Amino acid sequence: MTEPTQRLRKAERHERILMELRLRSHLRISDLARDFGVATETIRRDVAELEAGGRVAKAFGGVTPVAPGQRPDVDSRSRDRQKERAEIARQAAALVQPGDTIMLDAGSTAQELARYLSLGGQPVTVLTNSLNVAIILGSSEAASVRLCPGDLLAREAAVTGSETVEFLRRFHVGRAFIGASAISRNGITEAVPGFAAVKRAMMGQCAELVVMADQSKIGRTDTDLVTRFGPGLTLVTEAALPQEIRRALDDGGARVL
Amino acid sequence: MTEPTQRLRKAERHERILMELRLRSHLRISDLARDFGVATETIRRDVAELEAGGRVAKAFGGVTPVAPGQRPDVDSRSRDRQKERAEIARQAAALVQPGDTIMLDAGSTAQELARYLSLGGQPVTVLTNSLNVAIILGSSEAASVRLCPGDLLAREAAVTGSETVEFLRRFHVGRAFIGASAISRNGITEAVPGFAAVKRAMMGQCAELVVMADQSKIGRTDTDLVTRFGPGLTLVTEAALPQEIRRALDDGGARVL
DNA sequence: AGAGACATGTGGCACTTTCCACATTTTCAG
DNA sequence: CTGAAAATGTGGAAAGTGCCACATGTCTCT
Repeated sequence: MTEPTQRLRKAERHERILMELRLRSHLRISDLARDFGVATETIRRDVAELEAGGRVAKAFGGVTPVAPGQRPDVDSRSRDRQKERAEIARQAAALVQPGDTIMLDAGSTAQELARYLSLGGQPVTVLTNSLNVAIILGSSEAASVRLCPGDLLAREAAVTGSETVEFLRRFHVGRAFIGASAISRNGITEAVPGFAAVKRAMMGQCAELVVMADQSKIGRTDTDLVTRFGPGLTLVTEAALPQEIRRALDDGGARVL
Repeated sequence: MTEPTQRLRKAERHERILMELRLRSHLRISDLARDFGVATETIRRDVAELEAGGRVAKAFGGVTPVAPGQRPDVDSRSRDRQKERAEIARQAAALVQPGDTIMLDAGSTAQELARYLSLGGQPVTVLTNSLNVAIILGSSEAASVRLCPGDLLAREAAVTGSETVEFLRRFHVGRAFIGASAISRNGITEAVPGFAAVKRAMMGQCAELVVMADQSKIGRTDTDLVTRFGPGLTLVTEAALPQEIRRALDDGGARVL
């Protein structure tokens, strides 16, 4: 066994660091070393590993989260994607009118949109199942956030399950914004168990479903089908679409930005 | 006019720092100085002012956003309290049996309890209205978390409102653990608007209400009454209680740890 | 039990940051 | 225009941090 045999100590420290980071946004290496009763070099090495995995960011003298409430996409490409996501989120944000009530699901693109709305001081009411979206929008004075109930999916910092779906059904909004984990000519599909049901629930309670997807999501298919293309669906993307997907969208009466 | 006439430069820097912090979670003072074309001392002073206003937190070499749900306890005693809270949380955690389902409200002591349960790998199901508690317990494999719906109170990183209360009423648990913001002979009172209702709701749905309070909460009274002392109430505290509160507890049939 | 891989501690040096006192510049009221 | 207050810059000592090489410790597999 090369890897599965975990040294408890180390993994435990890593977990704790990540955990504390959710609450404190900056941990000092010297403090961590004191708390854990280890040398600063050890913590420094921990941080270096976590950083290599894209899970935290180093700061002089300490550690901080990659970005306030941002998912670690792990691989280095996430940086390029960051720009694309930002652009998509910018376009999606333009669809939001002051005073609107919207639904927003979980995912990095949704968080990016939340960030735009928050920075823009947009007065909106947001229904979401994402803790990160909630926290991001919470920093805006103008936004009010209503959080869905449900079972916590820690990896995604979001809630899912029947409670979430049932809750969403009690509302109706003009637009729902969701991220997609995969888009093919068959429609929108989702990889995270439970998310498809939430996305479908949001779709069912809005006049227009805005799907945000960057290039990396296009042409792929995941396990759970969210929806096929149809009227009332708007796809926001930054990339040119392959012929067959483009046609599938047109045939279904969907809109593309 | 002594104050209203702001030097643009300064206010502008402050704004930009706050703005950037929403995206980056850590800004280095030396970088900011270079970007703004000012001396590091100037930025240092900016940061000091922002920190005094509770708008950011200093880090060695930089600035980070203040974590949501973190009261501006500001004064140095909060660190000592940390130890007391940990001790209280440890005692409260001892009440939790493997497999239990509990309710847990929002607040620093509740977070501390969550941390204990998480680190202990305790297999529990937790119902909570606190995002931080959810996130902390989310890092534990053994715990499962059910989050309440409701309106987000960003400062506390928690949800409140009728939706939260209504949701809680659908469950029943053996023990509910809540923090108290003030305890006097009149009972438990709460300062944060909306929290009292949530605490009451939790109280109504459990066999035993466990109230956690450190010394600083004792002898104070806040605006909203949560409950008077009665049977089925257990107070966990690290400090000796004043005579009159002690008697009020005994008279009501409450237990003290 | 022993070799070896991995984790952690130690010490030193270069570099960065902090803090403070004081000089200098900018701004504003009268 | 001028003086005072506020804002900013400067310089240097003390402290904190990063990084490197190497020593020590710890666990695993054979």
